[in-house]
Amino acid sequence: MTSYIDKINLYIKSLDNDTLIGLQSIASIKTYKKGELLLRQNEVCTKSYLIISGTARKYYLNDGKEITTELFFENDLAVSFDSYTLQQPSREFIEALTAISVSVTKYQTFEDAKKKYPKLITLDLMLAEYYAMWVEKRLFEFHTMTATQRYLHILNKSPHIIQTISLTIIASYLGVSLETLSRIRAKI
Amino acid sequence: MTSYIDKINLYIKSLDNDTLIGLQSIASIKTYKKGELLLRQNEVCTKSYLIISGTARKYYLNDGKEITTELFFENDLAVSFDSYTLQQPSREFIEALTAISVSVTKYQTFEDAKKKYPKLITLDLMLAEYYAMWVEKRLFEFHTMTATQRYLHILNKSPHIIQTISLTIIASYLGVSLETLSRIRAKI
DNA sequence: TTCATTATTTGACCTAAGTCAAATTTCTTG
DNA sequence: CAAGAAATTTGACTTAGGTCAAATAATGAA
Repeated sequence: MTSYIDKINLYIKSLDNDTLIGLQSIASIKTYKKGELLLRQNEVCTKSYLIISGTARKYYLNDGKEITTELFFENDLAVSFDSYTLQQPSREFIEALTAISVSVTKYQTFEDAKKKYPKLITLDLMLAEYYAMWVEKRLFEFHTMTATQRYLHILNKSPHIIQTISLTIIASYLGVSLETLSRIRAKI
Repeated sequence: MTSYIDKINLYIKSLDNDTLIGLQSIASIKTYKKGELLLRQNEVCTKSYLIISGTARKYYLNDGKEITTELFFENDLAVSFDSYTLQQPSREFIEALTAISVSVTKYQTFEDAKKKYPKLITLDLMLAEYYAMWVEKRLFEFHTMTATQRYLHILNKSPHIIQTISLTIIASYLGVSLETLSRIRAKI
């Protein structure tokens, strides 16, 4: 499934110049400071953010507790998927975890660009497919692995997460309490 | 989000005759008996199945136990998403829970049709978006609701599930043991 | 109908992970 | 550097839900 990213990148590279320039022309660079919110709960996610540098996360509040649903690193595309797709209020926040630089594209501008450059529809399709598979995998991992296994899995597959991100956030991303994560780490 | 199905149906209705006929011409009707498998683990999901009548489910085995990941009713599109998208072996099975009638379309034939009728790419995109949002919602429910809440939720939103499907399958769909589901029901 | 098979419920006990509270450790910032 | 704040760990206890086993109930084929 990781190789699907390669396929997407290949597809982007294969685009004609016209489409590529069209795609670039609708994006603009922005920076956010650590702690800044790119999207707030109840706001409509009207923009997508391609992370150029730094890290960010997506989270929501469940009776006062933050549940991190996704972590974003270089080259990741940060959006609240359903809010973006339906252009309806988001239940999620998007927050810069470090100072970040992003390439911002407005929803409506991208929709218009798809009409002008139909090859972008296929790109959009590939991105949606990738996200669907990613969420499916996450659900699968929650069903089949214990908290310890999920931690070890992340430690293996994405050591950069453990190194750069606070345990509070990692715990909420793993779906365990901070204390449980601490005990898992002590045990290993 | 349910309304997204309406949006998809509206889009289908808005298609030009040529595209519509193209779409129909690549599908064929098939029937399966109760208990028959439309897809087995380790097979590549090379077909999509639009349920015309009857019910089906998608599941995988986790150390000997069946975990139901999706239930299919009339008008649902049954595929193992990642296997279909990547054309790689599936970890999931698709099984007819009753006698069913389905409209079958081959992956490759649909891919070819997308080239000939580009509006089908947008349809494919909408279906992928819908599935991504559906999985996201499911993950969200697992994180924020107790087993009892999930049961009540299904009872509310999809009473037909409770009426037609065995508790063993419902339990595995809710992510609880059969015994726990039985106790939840006794309590209510 | 009846017997057997399958589905569901109930009981007793166990376990992973949560909660609340307090103790440490690690960062920050004046 | 020191003091306060934030992050992490540790302890004691609780709980939702799991497991294994046995008891009922429901279904279906002869």
